[in-house]
Amino acid sequence: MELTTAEENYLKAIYHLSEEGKKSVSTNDIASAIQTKPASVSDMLRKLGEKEVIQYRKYYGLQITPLGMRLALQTIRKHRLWEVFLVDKLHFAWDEVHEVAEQLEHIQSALLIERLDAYLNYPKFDPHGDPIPDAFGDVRSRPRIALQEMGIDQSGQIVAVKDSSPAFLRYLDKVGAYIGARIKVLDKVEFDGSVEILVDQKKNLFMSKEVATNILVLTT
Amino acid sequence: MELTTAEENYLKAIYHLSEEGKKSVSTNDIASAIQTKPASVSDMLRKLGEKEVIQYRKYYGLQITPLGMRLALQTIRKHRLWEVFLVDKLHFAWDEVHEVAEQLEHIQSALLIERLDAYLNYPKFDPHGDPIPDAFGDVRSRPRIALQEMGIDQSGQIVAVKDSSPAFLRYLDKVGAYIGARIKVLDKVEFDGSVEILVDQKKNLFMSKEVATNILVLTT
DNA sequence: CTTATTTTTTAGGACTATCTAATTTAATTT
DNA sequence: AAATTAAATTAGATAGTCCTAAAAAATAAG
Repeated sequence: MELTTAEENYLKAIYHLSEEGKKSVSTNDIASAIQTKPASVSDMLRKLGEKEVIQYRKYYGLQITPLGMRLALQTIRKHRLWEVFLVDKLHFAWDEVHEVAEQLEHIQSALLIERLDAYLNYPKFDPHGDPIPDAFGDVRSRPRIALQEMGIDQSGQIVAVKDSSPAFLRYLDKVGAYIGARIKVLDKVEFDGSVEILVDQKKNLFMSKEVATNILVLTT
Repeated sequence: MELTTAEENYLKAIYHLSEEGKKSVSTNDIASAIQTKPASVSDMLRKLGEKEVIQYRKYYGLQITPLGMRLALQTIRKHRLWEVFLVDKLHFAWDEVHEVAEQLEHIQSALLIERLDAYLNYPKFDPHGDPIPDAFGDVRSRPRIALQEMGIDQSGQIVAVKDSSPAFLRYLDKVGAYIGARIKVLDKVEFDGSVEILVDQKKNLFMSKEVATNILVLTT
């Protein structure tokens, strides 16, 4: 079963939205995710339903089928492998790769992806720290540790907080350490347990031990 | 000015046909070159004429414009660079690359091609021995003659093939007549046009006229 | 030099993917 | 519960690419 480029893009968007939002994915969400109009999405959902990559009941909602999941992960695998190639081999900056990888992910050749994977040494994560599904669509999820427990020079992505009090979240928002931020530990102070981190490769930030203990990081 | 994937394919075919055939390129030639119907070609020629990449007068003929030439060479440059990548880095056999390169050549990113070129060490020829145009569309072509046209005792180096079908490339691979091989013509049979050659100073090889016509040699 | 054949183009249809505008269904408010 | 608002879908167009069948133009043959 083959999907067109457009169908792959819709399916990928649906997969990402269901991973994040947890609850059901709306037509409008998809439309804004892939920069199109809700009418176009409705059209496509009907088609994806017919191809049985999603289960779709109009006005109600949708759900990815196991087949759709497999295909979405295949595309995501290709996208992330190409990102590794662009950054590791062609020395792209990590914020320059997305657009090109969006095109490369649609190249159809199983052999190409196998060889690319081998050439890159079977990477497990892309340059943004996101996991690369294997050829069977299995994704290895990583253990998350407190920022406080990271070592100097270790990098990762903020994925959750232990303390979700408004005061704490307001603080995080203020200093720019939002969920999803890429961070790197620059220094740790033994005396008080405070840490100095680099956020999104541009902003230096000091954090007390109390704060660092409440931030969960996905290490890369 | 941007071309669609289909437009790029037509333009590339037109370029190749005008290089080879010398005389004017016919609608039917294009149709069989890209496996489509003459009616579709007529449609596309009108469009390419409007975009001014060819000069087109119906029932009369066509000619590539300087703009069309530049764009065709850009696509060919991309195709051949990707072929080098697939063979040199991903260890594809030289008869496995064409189909994938056909897809990769349409990826749009000037930066990508610059970086790829540098990564591959600015190659001047692709794995089939065909010259890679530079970023400005300049091609350094070497004077080449068909093996069939060489005289007895003449020596040279195989640099390219006219027919790059997988079947032909596999045959060459099997008999050891790869791109770069040094050869010498030992004998020619008038009757059927077949030739006997010495490959790399050690292996004797008989070739039919059909094969010898499709092998291009840089004579020394 | 007229007829037959081949080549090329046009006409009209199908399919994909998109849009705007109108309609239908669901959700929210009062 | 009815009215209002929001979300989703359908209807109808457009653009790109391809097709088959028919018509037109150019070429070849007698």
